[in-house]
Amino acid sequence: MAKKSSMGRQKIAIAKIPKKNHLQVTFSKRRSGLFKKASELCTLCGVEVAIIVFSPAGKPFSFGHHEVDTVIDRFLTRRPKPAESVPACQILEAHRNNNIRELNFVLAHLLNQVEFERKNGEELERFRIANEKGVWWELPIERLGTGELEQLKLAMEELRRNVVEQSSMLAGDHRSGMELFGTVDHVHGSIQFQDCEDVLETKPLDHVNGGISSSSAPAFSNYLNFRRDDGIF
Amino acid sequence: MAKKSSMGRQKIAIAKIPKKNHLQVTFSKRRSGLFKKASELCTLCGVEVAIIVFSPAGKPFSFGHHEVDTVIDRFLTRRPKPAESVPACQILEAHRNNNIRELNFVLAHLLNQVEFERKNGEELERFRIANEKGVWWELPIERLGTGELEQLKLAMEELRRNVVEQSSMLAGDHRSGMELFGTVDHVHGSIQFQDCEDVLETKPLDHVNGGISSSSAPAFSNYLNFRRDDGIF
DNA sequence: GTACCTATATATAAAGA
DNA sequence: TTCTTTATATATAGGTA
Repeated sequence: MAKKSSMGRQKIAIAKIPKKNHLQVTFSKRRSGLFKKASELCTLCGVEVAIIVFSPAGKPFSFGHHEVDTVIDRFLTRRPKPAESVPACQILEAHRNNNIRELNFVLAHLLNQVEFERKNGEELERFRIANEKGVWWELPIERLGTGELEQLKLAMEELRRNVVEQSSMLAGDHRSGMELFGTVDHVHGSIQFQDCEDVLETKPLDHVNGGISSSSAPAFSNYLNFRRDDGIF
Repeated sequence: MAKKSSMGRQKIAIAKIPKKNHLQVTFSKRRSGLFKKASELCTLCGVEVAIIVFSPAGKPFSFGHHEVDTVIDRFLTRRPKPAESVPACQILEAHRNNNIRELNFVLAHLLNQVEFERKNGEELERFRIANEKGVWWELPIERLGTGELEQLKLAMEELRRNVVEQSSMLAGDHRSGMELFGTVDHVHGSIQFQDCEDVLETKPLDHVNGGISSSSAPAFSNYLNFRRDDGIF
């Protein structure tokens, strides 16, 4: 009898694939599969999904969905050519720039931090209660009340002001990317969270991943005290 | 002949499911399916994946993977009971707290922002070149050089200092959750990015998602100028 | 890296508990 | 919500180009 033309899909154990080229192929296939599933979830259920995946080689791949009612979409409505440039739900893969890679690195760790806070919640509730009288930093960020959140808000405003103001003093060849958070009232020294109309009227949101400065990226990572000993990050 | 005991899996169009209860069931199934796929990708390829999904009701669900060589893992090695509390790769679903929900909301938009920067890169490169002589904020954040990243670093340090210092002045019933970024040198007024040893020795990382203050969450969201008109967010 | 192929492993729609 | 069950749609391993 004739030999089968294909072995068909073989069952594999869920463990790290040893052969490197095989692993790379599997990564590509499953990454696209994951993003397709995410896309379907977005469409079927009308929900927001954000994903970051780092390839075995360290390249970041991301997936995101723009809801109609987001800040970004409000920006998009002001773009010169909004229609064709940003479809509602799309798969996004890019890995051109080391600074973006650094941003993803930071964000992935922020995500992990939030998730870590969550995971240990129930298990450690008893521990927390036992230390109810302990120092303030033993309590989770969730315990922050309105006043505390006000403080955090002020800190975020200051972050934004610093970045925008300091950036604007540099040579005219960069942008801060922070406009989403509002505009700065330099006269009164406070942040005005308005609709960013004045800013947007004079500039398009259009921008790219043009220049690459790979040397500065690792340094930025080190600023945040992240270790990068292996090749993953 | 006997009627089939099941219709089996039916093909459905990838479009928003109209029946609400049906949508809810599909969401739960596909969310867990998505997280399972992500988990397998983590294990098979040894890569880092982070996912945030908002349910139709607005509850956040997250998935994350802790690499051995992360900041978080460095913290974990100092925890009183590190072994059983944080397995290497796990699926995490929690939606207990509105502040965490707000954090996820912010993070999801940060992710979208980064992804947006990417998506339009190539298409808009021509536009950017045409406006090469334009104002600085027309250029993408990737164009920031080492000096600019230094400024951003300083701003992030200031953010951390503000949060930690202001939080420490409040009643002893909250924590900032910012310890990951280092410790504060109150005497010299600058941030020391050390290994956080002194801080960690006096407190465990254990913490929970205990208290819920739902009223403060929407306010925090408004601070960031995000609209929340519908029930999704 | 991506695109195709085939056979098979897996995910999941529908319905009921 | 969360679990079954069943039948079927879909994803994907192992090839090849």
